[in-house]
Amino acid sequence: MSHHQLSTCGFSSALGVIAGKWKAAILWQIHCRPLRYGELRRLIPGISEKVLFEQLRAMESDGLIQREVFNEVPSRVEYSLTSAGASLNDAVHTMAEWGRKYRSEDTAS
Amino acid sequence: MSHHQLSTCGFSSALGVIAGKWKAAILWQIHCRPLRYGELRRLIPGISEKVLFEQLRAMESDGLIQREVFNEVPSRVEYSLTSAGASLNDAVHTMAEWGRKYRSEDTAS
DNA sequence: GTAGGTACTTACTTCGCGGTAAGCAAAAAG
DNA sequence: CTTTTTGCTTACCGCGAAGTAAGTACCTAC
Repeated sequence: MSHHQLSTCGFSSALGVIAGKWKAAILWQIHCRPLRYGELRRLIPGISEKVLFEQLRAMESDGLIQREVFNEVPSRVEYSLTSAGASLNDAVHTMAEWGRKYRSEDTAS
Repeated sequence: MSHHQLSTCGFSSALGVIAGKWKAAILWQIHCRPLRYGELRRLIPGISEKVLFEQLRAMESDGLIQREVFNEVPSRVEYSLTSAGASLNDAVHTMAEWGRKYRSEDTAS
């Protein structure tokens, strides 16, 4: 029973930081290269500024991404992945592969 | 841009069938051996009968688990994993490992 | 009869995530 | 001055997932 709970607990931890509607998309976009707030908005159609802002802050405090401010003329902010974030992106990929294998065929949503 | 969206889409499909608060726990319990409704209730403390019932039906219609009714004296129903469910359980495991590595240390929730 | 076990099933409420919309502050362009 | 761009930030609302509680049906044990 001991490692049964541990396993689901680890997954719950992972879910807690990635389960949002847009977090995986954000993680995926940033994994390619560091991105600015406005770039993310344009790369992820449909996300609102509020939600993007909220998720970025949540992911930052969860240690998935880094926020770096550059003192430049128009204010410039870049978001990049931490090692934890990059590692989570790989795990997300494993789940995504499952989705492609078992869902895209029988469920065309 | 094309395979960017595909990747998150596959993950969204996976999330759709596993993102519930209790589904991973149910999947994990069943992956050990076929379980009955009452066994699941006792193995997953805190889950309500309504939610267990709802999640089981959802996971069944999503093709993760099989429901088998035995015509016995006290009515007997067993839930077991399908191949898709077993495969998803593996993917969940990968995420759970991430959770253990990067979360259980720095965040003791 | 009552109590208990199996396996649901329904009604109602609550709470948080996400959506909509608007405001804010600084700088540059016109 | 107004407008636009960048990067947030806040207020408010709605819906759906989950929680609470109770009911149903069938059988067994006492």
